Amino acid sequence: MTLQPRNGRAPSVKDVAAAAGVSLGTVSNVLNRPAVVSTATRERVERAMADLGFVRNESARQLRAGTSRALAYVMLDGGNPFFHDVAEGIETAAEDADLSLFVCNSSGRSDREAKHIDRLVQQRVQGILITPVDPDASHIVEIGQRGIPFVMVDRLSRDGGHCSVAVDDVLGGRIAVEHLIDRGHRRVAFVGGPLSVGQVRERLQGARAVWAEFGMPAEDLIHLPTEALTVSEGRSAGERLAGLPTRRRPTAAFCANDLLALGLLQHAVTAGLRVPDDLAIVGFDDIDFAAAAAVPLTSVRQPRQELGRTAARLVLDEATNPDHTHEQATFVPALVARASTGTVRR
Amino acid sequence: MTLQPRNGRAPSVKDVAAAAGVSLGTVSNVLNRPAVVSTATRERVERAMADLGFVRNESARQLRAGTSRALAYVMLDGGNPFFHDVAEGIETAAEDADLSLFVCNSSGRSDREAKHIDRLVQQRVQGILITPVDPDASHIVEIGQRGIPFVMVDRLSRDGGHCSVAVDDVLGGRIAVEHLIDRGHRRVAFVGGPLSVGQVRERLQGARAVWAEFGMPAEDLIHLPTEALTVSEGRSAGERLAGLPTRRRPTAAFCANDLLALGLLQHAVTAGLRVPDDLAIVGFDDIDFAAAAAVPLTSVRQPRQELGRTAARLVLDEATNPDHTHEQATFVPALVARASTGTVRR
DNA sequence: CACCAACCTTGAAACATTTCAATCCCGCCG
DNA sequence: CGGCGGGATTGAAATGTTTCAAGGTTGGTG
Repeated sequence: MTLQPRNGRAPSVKDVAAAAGVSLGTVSNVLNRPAVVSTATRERVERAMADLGFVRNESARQLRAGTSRALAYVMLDGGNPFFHDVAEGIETAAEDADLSLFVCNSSGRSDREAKHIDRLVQQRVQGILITPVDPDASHIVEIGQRGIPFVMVDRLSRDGGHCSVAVDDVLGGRIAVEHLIDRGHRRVAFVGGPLSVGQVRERLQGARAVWAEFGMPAEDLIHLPTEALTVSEGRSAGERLAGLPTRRRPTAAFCANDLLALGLLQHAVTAGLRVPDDLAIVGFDDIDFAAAAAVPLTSVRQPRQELGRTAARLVLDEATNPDHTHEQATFVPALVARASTGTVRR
Repeated sequence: MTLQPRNGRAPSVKDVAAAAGVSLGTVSNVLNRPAVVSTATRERVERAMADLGFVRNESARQLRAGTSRALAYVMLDGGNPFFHDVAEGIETAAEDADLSLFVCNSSGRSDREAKHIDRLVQQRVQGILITPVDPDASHIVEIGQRGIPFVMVDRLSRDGGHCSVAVDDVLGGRIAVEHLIDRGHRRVAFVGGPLSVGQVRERLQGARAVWAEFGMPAEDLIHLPTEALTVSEGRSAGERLAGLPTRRRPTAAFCANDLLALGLLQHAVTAGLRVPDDLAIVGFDDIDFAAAAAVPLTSVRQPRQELGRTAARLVLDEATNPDHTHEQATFVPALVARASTGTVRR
């Protein structure tokens, strides 16, 4: 196929109509209701489109239609493979509905998030999925007020004012720490922060709850705060952990996510600690890199892709179903035991 | 700010004009040339916009303007953090130019890639950045023919028909293998595939070239092919490597990217091999997870963010500068030596 | 041969915004 | 007091697509 070199403007339906010797309406019919056009005409129009290199102008289509053919996902941290996997799940669902997916990354910055949302609203996307920096920020609340279909991902709605999809983070914290208690650990660190992040708060809450239920002294569950959920913060937590006096030093660490856990693992290995013998480690999310670590990481699995697919389903329901009611989809996290907590402590 | 509940349609400039008691044109002026409007009127209009919760309809703006305010990047593998870092770099440049960035992921599938491109052309994005599955595919070539500003990322143009940005992969292969030779290795595996991927081909080519230059027998540089550049393929390559007869077994492996290297590392550790003593490993890309591996990975660094920033600069130049000439920006890769190749072999 | 139905095609209106030439209004100068 | 200049505002046109009622053509039937 040889395309005409563009003399200036991209060809429009009007140009195609002229080239094929039919009216605008017919060209549009070929595009949108091919069955209604006679074969001969259709072929003539199609050839004209091919010759001219015609491409639908989506803005004009959208302007007329009043709505775009796109969903958007604003993720919290593009550097964390967890969110990529969620996005994958959303994308499969979007593909099935023949919608595009715009993926944005707030990098944990509220201002960037607001800017992205602004643009998305201007684009009139059909719905917005978001893992927010702060679910109560005004730019988040306004999405709902605007009547734009909207689902919160990896975070539950407090007031049911919108759909949300997440795993039970409290439960996740419970099973992680229960697993460590099972393995014989009696002094455990919780590595994670800042506590302004809801997920961190709830995972810690679950950890503390189960710790208390087993009758362990609260001071033996040590919180090592971090400033972010990153590998390098994990490493630095490792340093602080190594600096603790031996009597207080935990034999195991539960990290608020896998990136922290990987950082901690790296520090431990560098410092000559054996994992899991000297230090057992549990992560959260079960990203692929967790299983791929040199000492494969025990982690609390979230159904990442399914989280995404479900979120997309909900937002599409809100967009198309007049009887839509908001739904909080909660998934149950599962512990995936691997070598990093391998042995039972005597 | 209390938004009016949406009775149906989103408010348009017309509604704002009515509410503020001015004409359409004035509202538009407030939006686009605030200086030209008197303060009193401007404030009246701005209040009306706030009261109504008016948001510009980007489709209409774009239709009139003839062009969108967006760039797009179609990446090859969203699961590989390397591409995320490149996207970060592009995004910073896009932000500076006050453009949105659409990030798409072809997941290595040509059909998906074609579909994404199709949508992007329909959206009339200002430019397309792409790390293609196959640079010669027809849907890639057509982008240029259409006159859409277009830059190839992480892959050089053969014929100079468009801009491109990449590191010198042949050189990358050379320095990786030279490093291993330096460290005393005399039997080395190249892990990577498929060879249809240009990056793999060129890294292997560089490896072979330097191997020959050092006068090493060709059969001592063993190619272990993989079906993809993933962690699990790296693991499986590790199995095949372990299965080689001792006399032929390499003492070091150069992997076509870090994901393979991480997989190989994991297998090695599981199999009880010491890294680097029993097996030294070099990766490629220097993603953050390479440094974060339990045995930090020696890797060939690409300036990931800068690759992205440069690509964005080039595409913007093509979009705005009438005297634009295509440019092949080549960066020099650098070896980052870490523990995975730590010791000199006796 | 006339008429009808079925099937195709047409043309105009509508979508929300931007642009720009034209108009309006005001105060100031002669 | 008339005219002028200049800043502020207006209104109409234009962007490309879709929709839909209305019109046109064809072939077949009575």
